[in-house]
Parts: sequence; C-alpha cells; structure tokens
Amino acid sequence: MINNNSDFFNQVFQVVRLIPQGRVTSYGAIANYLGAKSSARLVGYAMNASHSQQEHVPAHRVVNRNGQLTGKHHFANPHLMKDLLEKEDIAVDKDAIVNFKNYFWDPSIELVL
DNA sequence: TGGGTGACCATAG
DNA sequence: ACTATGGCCACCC
Repeated sequence: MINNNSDFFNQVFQVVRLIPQGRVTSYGAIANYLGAKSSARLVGYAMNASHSQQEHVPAHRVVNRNGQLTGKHHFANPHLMKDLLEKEDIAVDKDAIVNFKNYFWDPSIELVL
C-alpha cells in the first residue's frame, strides 16, 4: 500500500496511466471520477507535479474540456504534447484535438465496465 | 497559521 | 456568440 501524503496526486496519476493509447480525457472527467468534490484545478495541479514522478505519466492524453492542449507549455517542449498525440493517431490542429469527442475517454464510464 | 496559486469548469450578463 | 467572474480544494512558502 502506498502511503503518501499526496493521496490525491497518486489517484490522479493512477487514472491517467489507465488511459488507453489513442484516447484522451479531460481534467474534469478525472475529477469527476475521483469525486465531484475534487475540483478539476487540483487535477491540473497534480499534473504539474507529474513530471516529478519516476513512472511515465501520459499527461499528453489529458486536455481541458474544450479538447485544447492547455498544458503543452508545461512539457519539456511545447510541441512535445502534440507530437505524442499524433504519434497515437490523434490529430491535433491549433493546439486542439480534432474530433475530440470521438477520442474522449471517461474513466467514470469506461472503468465501471 | 494563513494566504496565494493553479495544465479547470460552469454560469451569468 | 463572447467575456467576465466565482468556486473549487490540495499544495507550497
């Protein structure tokens, strides 16, 4: 059992790691899955610390509600997020995912299965 | 201890 | 349709 002070962070990281390749989700969806009480801001804040994790956290698969790559600027390089997404056959145009709704992966729905 | 901050979201004007 | 604002709550100094 992982006993860390940042349980919330671990929860977020865990969910993000569960995102299948070629799929994306939103901060709000993760917050909703962890509990409506959790604000989406905390998810974004957790992602900010994701780089500190040794295990690879596919943060590029997490975008905002509009499908925009708002967090791209926080990657090693601004173009890295887009590059990683395109590598997973996800089209990105103007920092936004094309057919975002089509790639959307909601943990509160998918994980229930 | 307290206050500021944040890779967001929803609502109101 | 677009812009502005409040709320949300864990983390850091």
